[in-house]
Amino acid sequence: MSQSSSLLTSLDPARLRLPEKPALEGLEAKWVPHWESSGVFRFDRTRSRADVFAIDTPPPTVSGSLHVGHVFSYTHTDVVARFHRMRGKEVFYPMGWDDNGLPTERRVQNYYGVRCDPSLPYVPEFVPPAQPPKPPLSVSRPNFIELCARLTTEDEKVFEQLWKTLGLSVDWSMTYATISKRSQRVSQLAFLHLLQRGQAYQVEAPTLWDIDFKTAVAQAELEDREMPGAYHKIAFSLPDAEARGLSRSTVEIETTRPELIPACVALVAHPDDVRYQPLFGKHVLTPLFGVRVPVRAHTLADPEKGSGIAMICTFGDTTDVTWWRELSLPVRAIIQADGTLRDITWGARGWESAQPERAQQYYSELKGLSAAKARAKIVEQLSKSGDLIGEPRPITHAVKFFEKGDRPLEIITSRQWFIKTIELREALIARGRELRWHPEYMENRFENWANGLNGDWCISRQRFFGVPFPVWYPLTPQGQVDHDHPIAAGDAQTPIDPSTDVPAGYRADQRGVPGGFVGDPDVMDTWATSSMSPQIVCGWPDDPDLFARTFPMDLRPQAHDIIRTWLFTSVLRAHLEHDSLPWSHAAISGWVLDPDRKKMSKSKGNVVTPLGLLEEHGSDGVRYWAASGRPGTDTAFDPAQMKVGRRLAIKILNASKFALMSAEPQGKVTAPVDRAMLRNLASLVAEVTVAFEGYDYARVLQRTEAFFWGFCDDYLELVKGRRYGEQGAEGAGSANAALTAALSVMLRLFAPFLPFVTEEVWSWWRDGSIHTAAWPTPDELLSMIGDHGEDVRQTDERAYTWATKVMFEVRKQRSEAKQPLKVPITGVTVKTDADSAALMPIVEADLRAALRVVAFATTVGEPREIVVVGYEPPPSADVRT
RNA sequence: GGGCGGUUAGCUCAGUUGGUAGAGCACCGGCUUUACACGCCGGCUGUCACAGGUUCGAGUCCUGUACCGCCCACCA
Repeated sequence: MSQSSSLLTSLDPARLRLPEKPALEGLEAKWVPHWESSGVFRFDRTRSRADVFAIDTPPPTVSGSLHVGHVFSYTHTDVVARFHRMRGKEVFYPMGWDDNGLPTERRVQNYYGVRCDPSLPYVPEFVPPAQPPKPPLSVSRPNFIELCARLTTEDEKVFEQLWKTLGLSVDWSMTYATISKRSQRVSQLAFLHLLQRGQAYQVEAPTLWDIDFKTAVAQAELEDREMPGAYHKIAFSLPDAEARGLSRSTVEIETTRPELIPACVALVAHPDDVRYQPLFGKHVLTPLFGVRVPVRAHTLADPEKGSGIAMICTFGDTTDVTWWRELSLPVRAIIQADGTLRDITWGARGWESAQPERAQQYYSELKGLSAAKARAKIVEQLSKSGDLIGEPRPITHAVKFFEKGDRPLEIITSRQWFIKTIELREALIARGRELRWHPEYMENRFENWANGLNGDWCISRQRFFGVPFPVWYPLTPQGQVDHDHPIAAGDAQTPIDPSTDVPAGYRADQRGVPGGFVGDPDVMDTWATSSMSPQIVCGWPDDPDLFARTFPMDLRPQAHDIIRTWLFTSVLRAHLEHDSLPWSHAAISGWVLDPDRKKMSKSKGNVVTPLGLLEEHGSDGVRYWAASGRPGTDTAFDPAQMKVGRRLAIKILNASKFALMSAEPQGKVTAPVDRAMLRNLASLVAEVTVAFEGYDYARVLQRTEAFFWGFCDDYLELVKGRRYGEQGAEGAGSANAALTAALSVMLRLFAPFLPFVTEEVWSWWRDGSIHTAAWPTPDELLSMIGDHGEDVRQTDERAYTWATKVMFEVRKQRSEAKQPLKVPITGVTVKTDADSAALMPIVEADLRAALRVVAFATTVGEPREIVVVGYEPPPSADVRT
């Protein structure tokens, strides 16, 4: 006998333990420790790759608290994990914490009242102040990193507790952190490989820059925000010599950033624009500063926009960078790393001016100001000088921000590390198509993003709490940093911190001295490490045995907002390092929306704490709500659905108690309605298994739930009397066997969604965890029914359907007659067609018991009707037809 | 400007190859029924966004439009 069929039949009365009054309360506290100690979710690493289902779980950012959106999407993954586990897969399901990066730095700064000052020496045994001091205390980089590690460890404990209470079937012995030594090693090693293969490079170039965090950021981390601004119409003058033969002496441009006039290097118009064609090759003088700049032609200039001719500055936006590069223009940068205007000596090389003293005078009022303040000042100056034409015209326009930043991005020239991405565009798009997306349409976002890439991936960040670049640079005898000859760490050396570790061939006392070395001061973009999460969890490269059993993984679950970051970069890294996809499937979760149909904000999400929800509705209730959200679909935050889920769980407790409580022995399934019910259940199993394989867990839950309520409302009522022995031992035996089998199957169908209540019920009558029991198959049900011909199957089915129809009609009439159920019905007359009438003998006894009908009188004829004759006592008048 | 998704009952949503519109919640009425009052039975509720088209037949397929949401691009 197979394992699965034994799941149906072995009901040992001596083993049975039914509670008096089953309840959901306390199930989380009971089962979480039990699962932990019994190791049901522990990964068995002796299983082969074909037997493993490996999940690349998103490591939540440890910089605050988990919110209801996390509960939502992590439940989806857990449901899928549990399905595959029950199907016999060894599920590889580690959890990670993303404690690396800016959010953690910010939280640590606020929590302890500290700031990182990399110039300070490490203080051993450092103890942070009890209260955050003002102004903040400066600490060394190693001390700062210690504080980050300390706080994230605390947060991670709280996170883990919540996940356990939610019932995630994670193997907690495999938890990782993105800032751990192992993650750093993987990250650095992968970087070194890129460097060795020439796929990572360093260059000094204009870079997207956040002036508050004072770091470079990547294209993927940008977002647009609508900001008020204004068009300023500004006149550039043509020197007399240049104006000769022209009908004009000035050129008017429009700009939203007049403070960048000192950084202007050219004007540009479309080559076909007849208005400006005469000017191409000529020069103009910038207002106030009198710098001679060329007028150039470029197809990116839009004749429709503004006056049709634009000022190119170094650098106002990414278009400026394009123009600057393609037109080979000089650099005249004025914005510093902190966003203020730097000091400039007008008249010096590169800053030649027709009137240097005048330029210096104007500029002296601008230097040191932020861009916004400088803008106000220069508008004043332009207005006075007469170079501003008319009033500024207010507009609202989209401005690029770092997604975590507070002020608009600037573009600043700096030395940064890049990973070559652009040249891989087509290969990556092919990878995106190779990946199985759930839902499929999410693939568009990947392709869309790949097609929109306009530069390689900048991975260096001028921050502290992150994975350092494993490189040093030689210092020349003159003490200059020689960036062109980086000294890479050896593979075996990783993880290293170049600020404390010493490169091969050097001594520690050569750090920072001429002829010595310095460490690369930067850390990697957090995505540069997160994109290696499959390699981190699968043991690359130190545990080749584990790696062979888990990689490429099966599933990446994640939300759609990080397709362009986490998903894209993970595909990129696996492509570069392993020439493969990192996983075969991507399951994309939607967001949780508040009742206003907006994305549930963190503030709102934190008002409703996940733990509070779990306590109020039970973990199963909350999971029910989450699992009803289809893949990729945004779902409303809806406590009413959690209540429904809770009710379902309670119903399962009570129905299970009923199904198991009979003292009658089980027999063979011989009653037609029993067979019909089991066949219907077998069809359900077939249907939902296919749905689950396609990641449509919401359908599985919905269809299973619908079947279960029908089972309770109709089938249980129909067989109640029979299973108590009213029709003899054979009928009772059939009902009991069918009830037990159906319960076993339904519990297993519900188990991925409602792990607590199903485990509880399972424990009443069975050994072992339901979560490692086999996923049901149609065959295990069909084989216990036995093989009957098509005619019998149809008769069974029609008998069951007919019985439910009669129940419905009689219940309706009883309800309309307002008769209590305890009052017996004296008789029911049934007039119907010959086929249905022939079914009455099969189901009549069950119906009499279920409906409390003394007798049915069945005739063949028209009109078809089912009529309650009367009730007793007291007898009442006939009720309508 | 390009792309993707959505629009079905008061609300949240199903509706698998085209075949008489569904569920839950809410609401109304009834019922203590030895699994469950955290329950049970019953009832009410629709121009399937709009306009065309294909078809014997369209919520479902095609074309277009409107609105909502998201992604990307543009940013002088």
